[in-house]
Amino acid sequence: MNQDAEDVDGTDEDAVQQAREEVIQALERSAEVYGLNQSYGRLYGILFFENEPLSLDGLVEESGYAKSTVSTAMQKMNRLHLVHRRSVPGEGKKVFYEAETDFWHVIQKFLQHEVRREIDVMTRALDSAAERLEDADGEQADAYLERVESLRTMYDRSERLLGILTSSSIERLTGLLDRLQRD
Amino acid sequence: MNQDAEDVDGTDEDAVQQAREEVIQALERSAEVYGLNQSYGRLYGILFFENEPLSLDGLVEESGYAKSTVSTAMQKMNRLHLVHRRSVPGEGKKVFYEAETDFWHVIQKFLQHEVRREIDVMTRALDSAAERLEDADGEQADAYLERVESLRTMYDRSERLLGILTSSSIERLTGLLDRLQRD
DNA sequence: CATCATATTCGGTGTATTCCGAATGTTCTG
DNA sequence: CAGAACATTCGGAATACACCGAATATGATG
Repeated sequence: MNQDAEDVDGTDEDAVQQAREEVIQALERSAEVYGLNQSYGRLYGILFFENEPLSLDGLVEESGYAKSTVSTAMQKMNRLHLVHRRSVPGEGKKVFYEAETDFWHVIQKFLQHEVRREIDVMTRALDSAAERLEDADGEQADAYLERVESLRTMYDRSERLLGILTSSSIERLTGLLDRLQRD
Repeated sequence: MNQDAEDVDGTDEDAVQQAREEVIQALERSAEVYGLNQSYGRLYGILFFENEPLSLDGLVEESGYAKSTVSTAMQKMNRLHLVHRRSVPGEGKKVFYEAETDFWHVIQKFLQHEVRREIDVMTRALDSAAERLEDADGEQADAYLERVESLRTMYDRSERLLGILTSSSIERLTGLLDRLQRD
């Protein structure tokens, strides 16, 4: 195929955008695996391929979603630490977003916020339930107490594990786990 | 407070059921944290406090949900390895369920099915995109390729980590991580 | 402090999900 | 193989959610 420079550029441009779209679609699917909306995957993907922070209007333009949709989606992704808000000097109050590319960091934040809270709530419930059951008599009470305590033990372990996971870099962890595997 | 045996029994029974209900409600909340429906938390909780496998009708009776609701919920929880189906000898084809109490096992199964598939799909997309981008020219193509490769690197690391996590018992992992922390 | 640019929130609409009761399958048993 | 005892699937109603466009709030700037 002989094509002049102009034609080649056009073809390449298509291929480049197709490659980008392919990855973005995979990200849409991944988002759903982890219980997030498809649209989050796309918005994240758009940011991922951008080399500078992108404004809300930029995201609206590239995604085709309404501004209100993008605004709320970015708020939620920001809470999940999947994206960061940045202010750009000289651009007034305009907000810019960039993608967090370190997924381990995202997971750590999820662990130390959502999971931590879940563990706290459950732990309080288990303590309270155990107290009631200790005061009560009967085999039912004993049987329930045993279960509650075993769950309590499990949550205690989880809590310790959580502490370790949220305070170690991924390099340290993978290094350690590699050693583990070789044992 | 002087109460005779009858009264004390009644009060204890109340307290015992209240303790159980308290934990079940915490489980309902936990289910929602991890993107599952409240009803799953309750059904799981009912099983958790049962000392023998419980039939579908038993779950219907204890939960108050319709049988169809319980049936589909249990199928889904079974897929997630949160509960197990058991057949009880002499009970014909009746299905019985019991709760899986080892949460690490549940997580491992999730990793080796859902996450593994997610990684595979993404990896294929990244390979295909990289191929297209290598064939193309221009700074856009170069910039995109760099991002695609970095994501690819991240997924490669995740894949190795996944292999380690899905093949180690929680005891081994916590033991190792405890050592890590002391370093 | 008024105006402009921008982000957020609100109310409505269409779509997906949850749950129900009824209908249908499926498997064991006489 | 007929019927009983189940589980599963189906269709529909109520509810929750995503998305939109319009209205409102917030912050920057002259």
